[in-house]
Amino acid sequence: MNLRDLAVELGLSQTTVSRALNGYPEVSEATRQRVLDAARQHNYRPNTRAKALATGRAMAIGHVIPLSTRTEMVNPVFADFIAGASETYMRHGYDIVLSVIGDDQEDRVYLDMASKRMVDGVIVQSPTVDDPRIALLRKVGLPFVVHGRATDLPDDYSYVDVNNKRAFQRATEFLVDLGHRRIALVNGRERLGFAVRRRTGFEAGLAARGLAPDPALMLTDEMTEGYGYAAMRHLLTQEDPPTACLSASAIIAFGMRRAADEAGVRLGRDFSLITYDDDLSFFRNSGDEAIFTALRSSVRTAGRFAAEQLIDLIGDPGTPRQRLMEAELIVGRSTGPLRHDTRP
Amino acid sequence: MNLRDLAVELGLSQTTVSRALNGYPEVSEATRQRVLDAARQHNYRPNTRAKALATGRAMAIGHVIPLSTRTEMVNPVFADFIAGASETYMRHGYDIVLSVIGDDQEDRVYLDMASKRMVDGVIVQSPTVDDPRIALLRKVGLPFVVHGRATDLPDDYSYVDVNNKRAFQRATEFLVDLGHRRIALVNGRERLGFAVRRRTGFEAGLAARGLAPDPALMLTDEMTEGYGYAAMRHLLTQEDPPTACLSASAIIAFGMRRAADEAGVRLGRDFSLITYDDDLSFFRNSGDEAIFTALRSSVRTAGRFAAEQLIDLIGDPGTPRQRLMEAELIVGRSTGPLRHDTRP
DNA sequence: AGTGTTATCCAAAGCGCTTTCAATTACCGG
DNA sequence: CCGGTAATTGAAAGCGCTTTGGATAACACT
Repeated sequence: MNLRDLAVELGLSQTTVSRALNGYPEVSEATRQRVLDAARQHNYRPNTRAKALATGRAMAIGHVIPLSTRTEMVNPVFADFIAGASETYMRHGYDIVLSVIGDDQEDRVYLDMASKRMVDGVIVQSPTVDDPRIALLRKVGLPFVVHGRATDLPDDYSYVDVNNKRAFQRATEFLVDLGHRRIALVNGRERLGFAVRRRTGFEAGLAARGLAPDPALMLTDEMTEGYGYAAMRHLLTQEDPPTACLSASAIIAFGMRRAADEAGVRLGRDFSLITYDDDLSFFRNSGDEAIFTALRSSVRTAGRFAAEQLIDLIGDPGTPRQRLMEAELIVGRSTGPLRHDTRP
Repeated sequence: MNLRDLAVELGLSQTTVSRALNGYPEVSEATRQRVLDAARQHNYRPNTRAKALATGRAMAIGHVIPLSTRTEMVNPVFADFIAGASETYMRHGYDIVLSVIGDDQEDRVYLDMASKRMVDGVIVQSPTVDDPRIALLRKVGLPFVVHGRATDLPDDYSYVDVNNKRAFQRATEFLVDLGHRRIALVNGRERLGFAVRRRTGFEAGLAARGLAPDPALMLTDEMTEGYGYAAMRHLLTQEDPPTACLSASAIIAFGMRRAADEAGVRLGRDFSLITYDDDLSFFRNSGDEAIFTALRSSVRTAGRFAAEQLIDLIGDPGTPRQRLMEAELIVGRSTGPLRHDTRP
């Protein structure tokens, strides 16, 4: 059933039917009702492709989710981020076009999306410190919102980000105030903007309390459970091991906890751990008391904001839309004051 | 830059340019080269929408990822599944259209996709025991491949599934053979096909060894870390607690391990745990020796198979394509023989 | 020279929709 | 009862591509 069939069936022109369906004013209420009823009855939906071609708007947003070329891993935050964005898209009638692509070929995908005219805008995930996609997208004139920020580029594009620097600075100061002096950072890969900002915040927090960072306590890698495990083992076996640590994701923290358990180190008593927590749905850090003391910021909410900003931007591509979210510091069971007695 | 511009620039007709680009034979090699060069030089890509409209093929596959209405959770396996499928799509020039939708409205989305003609086929995720989508999709004539299977419907549709029954039966027998008699099952929600099959396998395993299932040891809920934790606590505090358990996902198993650690119960010694393991990239159950004894089957591979079958099916919608994968039983550190002495 | 054949190219229709421009009808005040 | 305005509807062009059904030129063969 297409528009013409429907028009014939109703004894009307395609023009009128189209107008009735799209809520244009120049059609009488009586006919509109008639059209609407017939459309519902026949379960008619306009052909997306034809509509897109005629209007010049694809009513679709592109999401590119990068696949780590090294570890073949897809970061689970994307699922929650898209779930958040999706609510907004749905309300506005947008679809999502997804590409999963090695993180070394993303540029190509964005160029493709732009020249194939298949989306009205895109979300850029996990920007690197000097992400080339930003300049690229601007050049081809495709509206975009970045989830996160680059660090070495001027902030004159649209983004949704968490104030990572502030969050990690606060958490670091919190640990120092508990008496800890040797504090480690188990970070994500530092070619990514957010990881750099977290390290900067960490260092700023130490500096604010008159401490200097120890490079031996600053680790960086892909954020997997296995990495957390390895990192914790590595930290615990140093000659002068840290007594506290900041982790860049709950998944890392879980790995660290596993290593701690194995070593007989109890979190919150023998070792303090604060983790960044994206509030992933299948991995809630909550309960009567949070498992981990954490910097929490919902990646799902970020998805919603990004989607809203992008749709806004598509409607009026003027000034960039920017939003910085603050992470909450949730005190849970994985932190405590420095103990001066020996380990059990 | 569109086809006409390109044609004008080359002094050729759109027809010829189109043919040259699409590899039709009735164009001379000389002109084809000329066209190809010009296209590359201008970074020309055919407009997807126009092409889709003209050919009647959208060159896109629909994936619907269900959002649990109860817990607002999106199962992280979807990310890996899509990553797997994506490789295949990419090779064949297909895009992915994604919908994230409450699991009570999925029917509507599929109907929409069908009538809006925006995809050439769809993947059906997480089928319930008598999933209505199967009949629906067949009715509207949209090619589909199911990831998993229903249980109460005839198996006459295309699917990719793991032999869940066999896997859980084997694992159960493995535990019994280690001496365990009271074995628990921490399952997913049993309105889902795979969960029912897993329970069936579990019961079959017990029966094969002359044991009867104890309903008090069979739990079912959404597969989150928190559920695993709660389930383990619940099991350990029973008057006659189980000595072993089967878990339906690695994420559940992690929650169970947390509860075990807290209770001073050591996995592999005091309590044996076998988990189903989707081999998620950010959560590898491996290392020198796997953390968990596990039934492993890569969800990513399943994604690849499903994509291949769907593309095949679109090309020739004849007999259903079906594929049953076997899960490996990997012996790791979370299982051991029943100990008859008291707990430490 | 006339007739097929083959290789190469093109004009135009059509995919299903929106939208411009024009036509028709109804209505109103003078 | 008429000119003018508003309300309602339609015909047709166009979005960017594919594809059908020729057209033209080149060539070989009788």
